[in-house]
Amino acid sequence: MPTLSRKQRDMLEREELILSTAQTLLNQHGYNHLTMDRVAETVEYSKGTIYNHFASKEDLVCSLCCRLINNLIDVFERAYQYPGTTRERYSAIGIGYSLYNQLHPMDTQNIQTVKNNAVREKVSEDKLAEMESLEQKITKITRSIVQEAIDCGDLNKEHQDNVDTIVFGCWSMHYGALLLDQSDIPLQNLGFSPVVNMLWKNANIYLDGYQWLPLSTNTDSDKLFEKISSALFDGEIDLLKKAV
Amino acid sequence: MPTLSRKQRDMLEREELILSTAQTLLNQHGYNHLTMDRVAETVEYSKGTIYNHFASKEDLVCSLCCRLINNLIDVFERAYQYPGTTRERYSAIGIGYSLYNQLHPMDTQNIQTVKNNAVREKVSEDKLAEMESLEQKITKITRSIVQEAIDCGDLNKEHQDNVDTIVFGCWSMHYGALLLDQSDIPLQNLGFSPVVNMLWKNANIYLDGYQWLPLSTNTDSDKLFEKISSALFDGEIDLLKKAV
DNA sequence: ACATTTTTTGACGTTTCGTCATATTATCGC
DNA sequence: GCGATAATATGACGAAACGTCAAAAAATGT
Repeated sequence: MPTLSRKQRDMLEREELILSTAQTLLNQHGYNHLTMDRVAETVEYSKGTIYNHFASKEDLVCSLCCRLINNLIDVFERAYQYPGTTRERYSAIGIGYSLYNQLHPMDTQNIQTVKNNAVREKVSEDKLAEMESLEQKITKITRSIVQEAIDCGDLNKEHQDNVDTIVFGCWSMHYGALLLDQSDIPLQNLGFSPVVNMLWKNANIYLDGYQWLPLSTNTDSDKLFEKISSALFDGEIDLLKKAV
Repeated sequence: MPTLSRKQRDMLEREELILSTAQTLLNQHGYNHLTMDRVAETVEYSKGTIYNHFASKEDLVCSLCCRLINNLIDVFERAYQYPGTTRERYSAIGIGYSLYNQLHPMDTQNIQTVKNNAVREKVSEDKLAEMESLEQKITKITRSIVQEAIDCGDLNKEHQDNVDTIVFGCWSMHYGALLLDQSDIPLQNLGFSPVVNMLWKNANIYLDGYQWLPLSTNTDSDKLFEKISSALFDGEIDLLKKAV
């Protein structure tokens, strides 16, 4: 016996329909051309009904963002489960993030859009709280790998006070790199070679700096990238190859 | 004898008036409440005249962004001139960037806004080209310090192929960190301590990873932060203290 | 079968962008 | 100085999009 009435189930189903429709429109035409009228027309409900589900256009987009963060949480959890060293598992998170970003560039733009204050301003308190709690979930996964590294000696105990700093360091480096990659800035014109490779190299250098064992200088890091991505993200890699 | 006619000078003067007015309005009320009508009203010209100077609202905001990048170039050039080791000079850039960000948080939000594709879409080709050329100027400054480090032996010659990667690494780390700091994400709730400190620490670890001499492990890096910021950015520091 | 509550609808008011015909001002030859 | 012509400024206007709300439709209960 379901805990939700038929009505509530219908409601959820329609919410899902609206969300996936909005996602499609957003991916196809971008934020500017995503209009509530168009969403309403496409799902064949009136605008008023859409507004019964989402307080504003920004709220709708933020909801998409929450779905997206849930996808990322899946990726992060898979990386967490990887049967390797703590360093490999932490790296797996970065790889997963990079791959997800390449596979769903529009999702990353979407996040960027919602992080922007002009948009954020119009999102309801509830949605913001929902997103924050999802982000906390992600932080928790990454932090616990760092903690395990300290506990098992892969990372020196002296870094116990730096757990947050390490997590933040990797987060900001990845976030910044992939945002730059996504933001139409012609990085090649500025002289940069493909971003994911540089990011992988830099992330390794950074973790080497914290002396997180085993060091990338003692490892074939190109091979490790291959190994991790095929072990965890085979599906994603296939999709990527098809896209090219 | 001026190379510009009186008319052209008037034009430039008014453009400056529009820009500084728009900047004020933007800082006071945010992107959503910056309207072309309000700008026109405030500068006491008609909207049509504003549109003679800027092709769209986005173009206007992008122009503000260009002014802002010019400010950053000033900061970067001051750091470039710092009479210290290459490592110190490179660090000085990061410090200057952090300080500028703290002193002008709205400017950073502004950049973030313009980097967003939904906004970027509506900026004229010319303005985008202008911004790109300014960004190239910044890249050039940072890259040349890295190159000097290699030339003088502070950075091993084996990194000659990684100059871009190093520049990109620092850029993305700083960009990501300061964006996260600015984007209303409650970092404290997520467990993070103040951002600039973590960023300084992470940037040092990262550069240590590249074995850029002198290593931060052989230096009192807190003292170095003090030293550089008071030598180069005394004015900014004063303003910051006053703001608190 | 009818009354009442819930949900849906889309026309409407509002805001803001960007345009363009018209008005105003400046320039220039005489 | 003056009239003709070119350059510039103006703000009323049309269009697009958001979000609302009174009225219509559907669902529920008696």
